[in-house]
Amino acid sequence: MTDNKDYEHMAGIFKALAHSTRLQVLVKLQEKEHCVCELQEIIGFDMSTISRHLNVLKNAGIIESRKVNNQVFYRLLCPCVLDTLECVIDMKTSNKE
Amino acid sequence: MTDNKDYEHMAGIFKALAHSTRLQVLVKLQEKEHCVCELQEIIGFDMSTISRHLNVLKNAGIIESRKVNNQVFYRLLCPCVLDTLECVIDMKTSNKE
DNA sequence: AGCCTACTTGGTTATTTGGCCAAATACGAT
DNA sequence: ATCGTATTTGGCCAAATAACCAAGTAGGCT
Repeated sequence: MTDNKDYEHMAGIFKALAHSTRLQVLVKLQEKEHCVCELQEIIGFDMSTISRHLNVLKNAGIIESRKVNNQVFYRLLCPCVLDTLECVIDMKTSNKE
Repeated sequence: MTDNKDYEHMAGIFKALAHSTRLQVLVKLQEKEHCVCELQEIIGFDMSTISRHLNVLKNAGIIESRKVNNQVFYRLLCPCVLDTLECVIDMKTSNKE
């Protein structure tokens, strides 16, 4: 819990969470797995952009992908991420503006 | 839970958490409040750097400051941030490498 | 007033991030 | 083999981040 490498690792996960588009993706994936083009339609940036965001989440170990024909479906690995979101929301309502 | 502004706000908080030095600061503040120079000694960057990190955490609503003479003490506002850390650590041990 | 300590802020620089478009890749169907 | 759809990757660019040093501010103390 105190090695500098641990801090780097934890920071890396928070970094992955630190973008509104990626949070939107995670909320979507909470419901069920989605392929890239579905997420792209919902969220609306270029597909390459969505793909890169998904890759960031995957590298952080937060989501996983499986290929079905020529589509790639992503699913949430750790529901705990969403508890984190709850925590953040509580933080907001209890302490701010 | 779905307004784009909400996502931005949540992402902002994660952004504040997304740096190893700031995580180190938070762990220190968990124990008790600290002034800038104490944190600087423990962590070891330039004091101006530490001060800026503290400001990021403060702007995100995660910590608070109070002035005592010519020192500024920072303290943790939301212990829930540390639950978040726990969550991240669990994520690490259960799903990765 | 002048000095010291604690802290913050301005300026500079190097690196990272996130967007787009275009090109490459993967795979099924014709 | 070629075509079409889905996805990833490379290149480019603008903006944000994080570090440093130096200069500014704030509050005792002599």
